[in-house]
Amino acid sequence: MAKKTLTTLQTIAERLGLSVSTVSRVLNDKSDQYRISARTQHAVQDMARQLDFRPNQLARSLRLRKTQTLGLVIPDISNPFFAQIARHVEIEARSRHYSIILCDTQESTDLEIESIRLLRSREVEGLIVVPVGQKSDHLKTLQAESFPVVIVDRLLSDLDLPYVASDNYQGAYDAVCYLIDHGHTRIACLQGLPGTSPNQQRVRGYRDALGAHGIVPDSDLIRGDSYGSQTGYEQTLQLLLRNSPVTALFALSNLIGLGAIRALAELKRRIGKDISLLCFDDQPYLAYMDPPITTVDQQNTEMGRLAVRLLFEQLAGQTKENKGLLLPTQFIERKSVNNLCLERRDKCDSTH
Amino acid sequence: MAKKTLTTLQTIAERLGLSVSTVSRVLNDKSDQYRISARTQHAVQDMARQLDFRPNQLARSLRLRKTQTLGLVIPDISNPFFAQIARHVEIEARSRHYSIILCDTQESTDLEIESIRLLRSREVEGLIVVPVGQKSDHLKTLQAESFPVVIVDRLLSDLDLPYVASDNYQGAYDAVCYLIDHGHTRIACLQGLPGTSPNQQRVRGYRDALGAHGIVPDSDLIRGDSYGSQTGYEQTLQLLLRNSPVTALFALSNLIGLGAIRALAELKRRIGKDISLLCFDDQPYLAYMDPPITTVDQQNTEMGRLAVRLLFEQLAGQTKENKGLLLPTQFIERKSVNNLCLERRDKCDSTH
DNA sequence: TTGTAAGCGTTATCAT
DNA sequence: ATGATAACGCTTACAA
Repeated sequence: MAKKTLTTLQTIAERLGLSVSTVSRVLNDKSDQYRISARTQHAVQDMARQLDFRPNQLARSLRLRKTQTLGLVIPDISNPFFAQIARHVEIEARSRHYSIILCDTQESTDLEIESIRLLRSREVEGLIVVPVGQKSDHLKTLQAESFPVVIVDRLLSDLDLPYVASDNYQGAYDAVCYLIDHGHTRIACLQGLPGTSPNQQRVRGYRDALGAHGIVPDSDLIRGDSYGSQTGYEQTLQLLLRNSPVTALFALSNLIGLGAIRALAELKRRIGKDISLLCFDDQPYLAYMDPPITTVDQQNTEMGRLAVRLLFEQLAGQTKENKGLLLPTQFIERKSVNNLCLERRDKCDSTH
Repeated sequence: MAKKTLTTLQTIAERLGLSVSTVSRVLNDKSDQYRISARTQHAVQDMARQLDFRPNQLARSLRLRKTQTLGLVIPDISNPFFAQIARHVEIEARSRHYSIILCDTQESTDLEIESIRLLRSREVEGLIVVPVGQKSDHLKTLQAESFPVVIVDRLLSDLDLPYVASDNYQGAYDAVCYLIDHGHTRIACLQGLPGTSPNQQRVRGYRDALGAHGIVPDSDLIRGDSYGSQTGYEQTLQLLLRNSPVTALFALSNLIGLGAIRALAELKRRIGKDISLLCFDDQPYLAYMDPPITTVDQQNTEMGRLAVRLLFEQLAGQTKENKGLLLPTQFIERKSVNNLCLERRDKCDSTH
């Protein structure tokens, strides 16, 4: 049988014939401030160690009105992209002696609302939210109450909260320019969830890059409606089975890219030869495919870290105008994009 | 400026000229039990809604000695395998109105110890731990104090705590039998972290399967020392560059498999043709590779779910003898293993 | 049908 | 150099 009796300040105080205040002070390194005798100090320290005393953070938080806890709200923690963000949120928070309560909203706005309520009920000092991205009233409430919060990845247009996200527009723009520079003009855009900001920005980058090179975007080439792999698979299949003359696919998420890869394999199209592929979102396995896939990498480590920093700026009471951080993406050139200019150098050098 | 004044039971009580107890009772659905008038009930409910009252869980937990919180301790939340477990731990816990405090121990035993201490300081009611897997004294302490805990994935031999893990032995055994049935006898085993139980069990399964077929395990073919992709890459390279006559690789984690795939691509060995590959641990991308990789899938969704259930059994005071759950793995046959038995008649291209 | 008061474990404000 | 006491917000005997 284990000891059922919790060790508290009381316990120590009684055993030593001291008051709880004294014990509390010693254990909070206030001995000097209160000029507590060396003997008492040691006695308390020893007893605390001996009883393996752990201060009750609940009581502490209640009294101090400070929980040293942040809420992390994520649509799907099993998605590696979010998992990486979560990891660095946790690490950065821990380095500041804060803990993370995790809520997986399963891409449901209702769960997101419930989660935020729950977290506030638990008196988290701030929230880091990757919103599902469709409704925003509950987030507006946070804004109105100026509750500390940072939005990550999925921005909402009618919101004015601090955020961290990738520069999705520029990342897509550059990627498409790269494709065009390699002689591609018929580029399909396999998109994610249309209502969400990353998708919108990426599609806009895609369109603008085409436009800047005098190519009229063909809306039939913008296809798909979710970030999952199924979409990538189906859309690629449809596109190629009807003999659409596309030479390149631009997949707006790594899962979509995965679906495309599967479809291409089934159709026996060799990536980087018969057809080109470029994915938004890098993941370790993409470097190990045959051929390695060219991607637009997002700095998710940095996103997690910065989200916490932005949150702490708010906690520190920095009233500075609402900061939004757009992190540059990194273009990673590998072997999945064919250079059509080298193959048929009759038409290509004019475009730049 | 937002209202700084927290809404509490007090607030409601004062506004209504009632006592906090009455308000508390109404809000906790004890109206009937205490025969509180319908008028009071509605008044309280309305006011609570109007003020958007959220009960302070800190105070509640302190009073009730019940936090409705579990601690989740994971070596690396960005590892998809663990992320999936985490997801289903969260979902299952939430369905029981419990929250999760997440700690990423970064594969460090020190951080694991610190995390557990922290979580207990926060009065979590139970712990779900995927241990780093090397030291176990701190876990023994939990056992000694019979603190509710469930160990996941990485078991420790000198521990007698409830656990959930895959049947790594059987999974590996079956996989190697499959390879042997397909005519392979020189099978390399690319192992993970030697000290950890999943690795030990898998290696044992590998050895026993060979033995059962009269093949003497060549210890030179058991190589590697970590679950990461770097190991898989290096060991595969070494093995093949010295012209070891292996016909198949058995990678003991998906990351190791990834490294092997990269090495094979560099060496221009065609998987499923020139050499065979089989991975422990399925991940979505493995189905989409060319060729799709044959794997041993683990039920990580189920692991997360069951871990929570086992924990709740303990919370409910079920003293039944310490339950350990070994989940069967699932063999997923794809295209990465060559059938040497069929090929033997017309071999023309096997230059190694 | 409702109110009073004690207490959960801690820290801060007075005292002494 | 140390102790008593109140308070954080809540629940629950015990009263009324």
